[in-house]
Amino acid sequence: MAPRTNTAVDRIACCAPVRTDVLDEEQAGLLAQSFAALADPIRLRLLSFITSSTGEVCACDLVEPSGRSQPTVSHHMKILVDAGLVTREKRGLWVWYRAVPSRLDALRAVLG
Amino acid sequence: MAPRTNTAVDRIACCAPVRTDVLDEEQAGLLAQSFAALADPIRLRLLSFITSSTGEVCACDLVEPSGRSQPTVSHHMKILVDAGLVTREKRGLWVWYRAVPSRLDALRAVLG
DNA sequence: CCGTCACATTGACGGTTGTCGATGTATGGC
DNA sequence: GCCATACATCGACAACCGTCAATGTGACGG
Repeated sequence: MAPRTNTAVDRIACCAPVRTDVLDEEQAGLLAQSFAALADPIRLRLLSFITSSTGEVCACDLVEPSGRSQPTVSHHMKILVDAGLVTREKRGLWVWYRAVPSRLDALRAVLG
Repeated sequence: MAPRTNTAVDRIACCAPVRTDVLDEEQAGLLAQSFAALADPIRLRLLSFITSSTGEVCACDLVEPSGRSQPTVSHHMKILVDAGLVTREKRGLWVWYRAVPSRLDALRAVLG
């Protein structure tokens, strides 16, 4: 039931499409997944916490300032890591996180 | 039950916080809402469709290439408008959308 | 008016997400 | 070996999200 197909007449009546090309579905899916990782206030704060540090941050210093439980923080960090925005490194008992600037750059590029 | 408070001893044992400051909860909430608007492949394609056009795009030209129903597209466009990423203007029977570069700039700024 | 067109809103549905308590896993000290 | 610590995973729950068919709204044109 497409109400309007793109006949020449219709286009004159309404719009001039001008489609220089657009994100394909695959790109859009990947990018959407990355943006979804940023679509939560807690994750934004966790990431900001890491990017505003010098280099790396220990997981043990993320729980208390985030105001969430340890499993919840672990869950959110996994989402950031899976999105490629952050790396995870275990050293001894502790886990250290680092931002991945190249991935943040990639997202910035899409917005401009 | 915070397992580790930030005593000096603990910090030596584990981490060196270095908290130059971080997003507050209010900022994080607003930004998260904006990123959430980008966290869907269809909305990314709709936005890309608008930004890659010259100026404005008619709603009637968004339904068919998105592959979704008219109500679904209307729903997604409302989310983009509510997030401030796009403006909506009704002229006669048709609705025209425009990107809001300043908002996109603001999001870019957070990522870098 | 009355019909038609472009778009918005509603209602309902299955699927996903954020959250926490409980439990599992791996590391290091004794 | 055994225990404590740091973090991950599981299970369950409510809340939210994307989707479409059906219906509503408001703007023309005759």
